Amino acid sequence: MAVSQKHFPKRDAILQQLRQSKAHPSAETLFQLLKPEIPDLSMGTVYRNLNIFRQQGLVISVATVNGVERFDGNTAPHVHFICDDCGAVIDLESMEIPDSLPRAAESCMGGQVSGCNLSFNGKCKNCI
Amino acid sequence: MAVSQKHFPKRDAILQQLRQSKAHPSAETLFQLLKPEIPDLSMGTVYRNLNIFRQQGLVISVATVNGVERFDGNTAPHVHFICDDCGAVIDLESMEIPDSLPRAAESCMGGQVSGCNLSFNGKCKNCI
DNA sequence: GATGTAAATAAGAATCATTCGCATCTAGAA
DNA sequence: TTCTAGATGCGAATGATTCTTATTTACATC
Repeated sequence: MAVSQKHFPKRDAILQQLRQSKAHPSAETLFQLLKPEIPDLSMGTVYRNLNIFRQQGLVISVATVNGVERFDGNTAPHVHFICDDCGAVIDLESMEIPDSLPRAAESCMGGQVSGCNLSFNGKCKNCI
Repeated sequence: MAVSQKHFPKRDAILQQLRQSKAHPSAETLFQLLKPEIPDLSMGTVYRNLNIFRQQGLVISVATVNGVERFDGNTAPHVHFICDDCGAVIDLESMEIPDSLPRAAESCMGGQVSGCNLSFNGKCKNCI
């Protein structure tokens, strides 16, 4: 029940929209997607709640593409491809991140590793 | 000769400073580092030349930390650690990125992979 | 049902990084 | 010398994100 309560309808809608989306939307994109459903939604609410989600570990920041931060509701470590042309952020679902990597990193730099980000960039199928 | 010519003294200084630095500086940090040496340097020149370097593949953008882009003069693929507390960006020099990864990614999404970014985040030694 | 409190929100102002526009300067070619 | 292309400084413009403030909402207590 921690995630969804009746009386944060906007907060819940933002998280739900983010989880539904495969496109790793920006704050602005989320806002546009939700606007029809929630006409009185404001950008401040989107940003504020994204920061809350990030803090709670419900959401990760995947990348910032052309100066715009992109979010992902799938917090399991997974691999991304970012198209330099069109800015698409795509999951590479069939690629795995070996569990050994974070542990190796930790022993390498002597701190606490809490997250791992593996991404490729180049041109996507549509932009070649 | 492509890289260093006598008469782009500021451009050359920016690239040299970036290559010397292990700290993955931001545009602002580069500006501050170079200011004593080049009192009439301007931020516009730093940004302009960083974009030129990036276009020429002389420099990569490692990450954006707290909304600020961080650069690296080492364009060979290598692994980074980003401290969530202090924002430090650290090379994990002893970790390797297997050559197989970019090729696997390419065959996975059917585009052209030109770059690869593997980074970890968490707390660095000093911030634990 | 009335009231208090704490958190959520909308709206817009403010901030900060980055880019742009333009006038000036400089190196080298003609 | 004169001309041209490109580099630069400066300040304004832009755009993403955060902050401020007044308002609203949900719930607890009376």
